[in-house]
Amino acid sequence: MTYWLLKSEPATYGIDDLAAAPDGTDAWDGVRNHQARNFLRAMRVGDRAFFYHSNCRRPAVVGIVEVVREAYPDPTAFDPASPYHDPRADPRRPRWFAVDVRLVERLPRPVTLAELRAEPALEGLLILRRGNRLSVTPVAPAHWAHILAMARRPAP
DNA sequence: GCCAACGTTGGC
DNA sequence: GCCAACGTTGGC
Repeated sequence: MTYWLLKSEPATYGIDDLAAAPDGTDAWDGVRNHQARNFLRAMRVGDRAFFYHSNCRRPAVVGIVEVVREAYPDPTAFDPASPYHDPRADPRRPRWFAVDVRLVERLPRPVTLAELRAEPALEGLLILRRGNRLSVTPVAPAHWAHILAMARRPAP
């Protein structure tokens, strides 16, 4: 079992959108970076991931999702109407993949990026690395537990 | 294969 | 809006 962190811009697709989907389940698609794609393909049913809001007023970890379907060819890559359409995508040799995730819970409170940065215990968390832009990253079990503990404490 | 130009991401 | 950090593109 591996823990992950999934990044999304709330203006495009936020935790409210996932909550509004049937069964709180939806495709995590549109990933167009090879390294992130490789992480997506390593996700297994039952793995859990933090839902992280990026590129917004208060970037923060806001919830927990569970992988309910492992990687399959990303349909948006083949859809000319999709903003994620890849003209070079070949259905016989898929390059891009999606997984399905289900919303497990919202955190008791959002844990902001500023808080994460202030925690020495989170040294090495990939999202905190300078210049990191990957939308899918693994999270060490100790980091996972630490962030959960932060979410249960009052906001600083 | 090199690398400059350009586009995107995303925090601030 | 600014800008650093990357990724991609395309000429050579």
